[in-house]
Amino acid sequence: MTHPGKTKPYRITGANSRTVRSINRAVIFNVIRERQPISRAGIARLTRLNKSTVSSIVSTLVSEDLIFEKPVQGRTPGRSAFGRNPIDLGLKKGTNLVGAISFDPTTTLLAVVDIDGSIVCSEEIATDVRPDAAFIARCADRLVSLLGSHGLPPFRGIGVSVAGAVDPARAHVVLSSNLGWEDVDVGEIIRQRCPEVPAIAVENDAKASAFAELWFGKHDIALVNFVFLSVGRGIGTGIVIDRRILTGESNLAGEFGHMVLIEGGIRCGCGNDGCWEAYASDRATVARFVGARGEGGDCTTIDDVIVAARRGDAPAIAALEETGRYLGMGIASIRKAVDPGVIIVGGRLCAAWDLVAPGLLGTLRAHMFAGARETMIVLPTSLAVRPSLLGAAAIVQRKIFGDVRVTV
Amino acid sequence: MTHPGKTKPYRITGANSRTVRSINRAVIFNVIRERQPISRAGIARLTRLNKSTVSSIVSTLVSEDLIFEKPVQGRTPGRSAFGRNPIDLGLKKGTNLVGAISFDPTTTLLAVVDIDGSIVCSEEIATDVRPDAAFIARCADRLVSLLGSHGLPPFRGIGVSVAGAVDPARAHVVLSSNLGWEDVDVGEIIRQRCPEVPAIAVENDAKASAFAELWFGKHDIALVNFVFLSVGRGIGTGIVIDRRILTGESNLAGEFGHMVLIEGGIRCGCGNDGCWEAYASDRATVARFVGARGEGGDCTTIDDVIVAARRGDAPAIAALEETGRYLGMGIASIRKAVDPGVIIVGGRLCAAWDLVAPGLLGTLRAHMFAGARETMIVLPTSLAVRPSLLGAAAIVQRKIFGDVRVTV
DNA sequence: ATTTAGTTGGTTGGAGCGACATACTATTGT
DNA sequence: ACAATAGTATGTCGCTCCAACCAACTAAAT
Repeated sequence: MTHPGKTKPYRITGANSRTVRSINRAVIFNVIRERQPISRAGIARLTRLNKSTVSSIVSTLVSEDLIFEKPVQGRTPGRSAFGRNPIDLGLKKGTNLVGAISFDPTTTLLAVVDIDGSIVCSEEIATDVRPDAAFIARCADRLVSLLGSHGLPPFRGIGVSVAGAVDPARAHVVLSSNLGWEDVDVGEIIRQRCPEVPAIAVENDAKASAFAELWFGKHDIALVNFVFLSVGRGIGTGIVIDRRILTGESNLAGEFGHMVLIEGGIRCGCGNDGCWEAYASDRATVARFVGARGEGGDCTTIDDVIVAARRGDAPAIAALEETGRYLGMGIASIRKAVDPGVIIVGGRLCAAWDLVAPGLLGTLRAHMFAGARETMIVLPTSLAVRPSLLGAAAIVQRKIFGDVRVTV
Repeated sequence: MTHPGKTKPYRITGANSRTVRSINRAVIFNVIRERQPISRAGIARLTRLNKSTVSSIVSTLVSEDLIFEKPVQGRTPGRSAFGRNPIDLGLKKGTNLVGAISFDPTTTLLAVVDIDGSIVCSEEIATDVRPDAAFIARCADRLVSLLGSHGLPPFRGIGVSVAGAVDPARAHVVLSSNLGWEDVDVGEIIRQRCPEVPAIAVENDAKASAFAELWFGKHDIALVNFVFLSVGRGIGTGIVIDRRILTGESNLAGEFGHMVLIEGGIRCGCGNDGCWEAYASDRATVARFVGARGEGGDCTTIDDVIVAARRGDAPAIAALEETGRYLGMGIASIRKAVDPGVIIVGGRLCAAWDLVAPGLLGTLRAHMFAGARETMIVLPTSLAVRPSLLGAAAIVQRKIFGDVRVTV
């Protein structure tokens, strides 16, 4: 593990005028996504790009059917009383659909997703991963038939999210202990099933969710450096730095769930002891609830615990509060590690945010530096559906609509 | 801590032809730094930039006295036997000097550093931070007089590194518990003392060290994603992602030293319990050694422990081995967090690397994922002098010779 | 020794692209 | 009429890229 071995080859790339174009195109597209409706003039003000540059790029985006124009009629409060009315720009819906698949040990979600992250139609099927290739192919088929039954235009791409280690470059699931997958060529299976779909992307669920939050989330704060914390059967995190997902050298960045929280603690499914997710995942919460309550009852999911807590069941409330405290402990470590401005928590647990948050924030505060000026905002997800489903859509959209990578 | 509060304002910036030039300039300058001597043709092959582009940028670098040309005379093994001889390019020494200051609780190092990271001359003074401003000013004066006494050209800039929370944008030390500083305007003090120096940069010691390793380190592997682990009185880490330092939202990324290693464990100087640095810092090692050996002896520094270990003293060896194991535990968390390709360890402890490494690597292996494909390389620093001193030089060089920042 | 071919390094001039500044038209309200 | 704002058209500038060219060197043939 020490001397021998190599790091990933480092591809040095210079920039040229096409680089500039793709950067500015991405900047403008992002601004439209986040601030729509917005006029050309508004974009120019915001980005400090020249009006003519904005016009030029906007016209290509319009010709590519990515955005639409809508002249403003009346006067809106924010604007001056004088002058020509702007032409508002917004994402053009209906013509650029992607398919999204979110695999999960119990239910797999399929959806047709529009360019703004809105769900056109969706389907939920019970996960049945034996054999894996057949199930993946079946999901692809259902997705395509979903298009047909609603009379929709063909997919621009299909995105997939899975809990576990994923290699996005190869659209390949390296290891998903949740699903029992090892070295499954998800991308290839879908490509064979849907040869007419031009783009396929696969990503880890938490990383994809983080990206969905960045693109489709509704927040009144700017998301630039943040961490998406996905609490479910396990705990996954997606780290976003300067609006880019942190992949790490082996695509394993953000495996905070298997960070040791308590040395020599509870045995985790990964084989080690004391992992964070052995204390704060939904399974841990359920186990704590069942343990405290003694046997009896048929509580098996986090939803059951939340329902019980809402009924006023003391052990259920205690279990959730305890989970909050464990979450706070782990989040404290995340803050020390990457100092994000925001932590966004996703998962069914968010339905009991009022019960979880106090313990979480209290523990977090207790783990602050003594004279700390740290500020960090902790929020539940703003996404209405399962974040990893929207994440699957977002990562393939990024692939289609222009990803920019600049190496210095 | 939840809803109220704001994240840092996000400055959207487009790109233009100057952006392209600065990117390519940085790419070429980096290639020369890392691969010197190298010819124009070699750079073009490596970067895939056009020969004429390379020529153009190289000529500006030459005219700015940053690099020099030296025609190759004989035939070198690697090259073909035919063809015109190349003109080798390399960093031009002697004309672009920077001053570097590395503050430390016991000894502060001052140095005149050349463009390639070589130390022209240096001085070591006992740290005496009461009052802080006077000491900083004295350091600046000594640095300048160092120039004069050696008949050297004026500084292009002065860089400073300090353990603690630093705001590089304001060249401001927010909090350094080691030195007992709080809100010290280091940059301003030096600027007033040396008004003729055009650039001043201040950075956290571990982050600066990481940067020094990136620019001046000699490794046979490519450093792109790595973490510099600075073990001293405390533990600091500098995270580098895609060759950029990860600063975090409040410049506090990489505070792994205050990550909780053992819940409810040893009290740390930061006020919390069980921090990693309470177990693996030099102070912790010394304390463990003194505790195991009983009183008597005057061991107060890590050097004493290492000397004792070299004499064959069993408690000293045990203390160092134990430190290695604790280091491994923390490094395991770093890997889970950001998945770096390489971890580089700096500090006096490296002198006992043979004693520390086995426990470190063993613990690290024990904390791997079960079916893991993770590869991570752990190495002691390749820098001959205190990394944070070279880091101070590197960060101000980055400021002078062109930092590129592209926001998408 | 001289010539010629072959190979590689580096430079030059022009084409093309893209952002930018400026001047222009269009549209609105007073 | 005038002021203010939105959007477009045109010319300039900076940069990379391409292709041709010059420069320097080796090897082999004459």
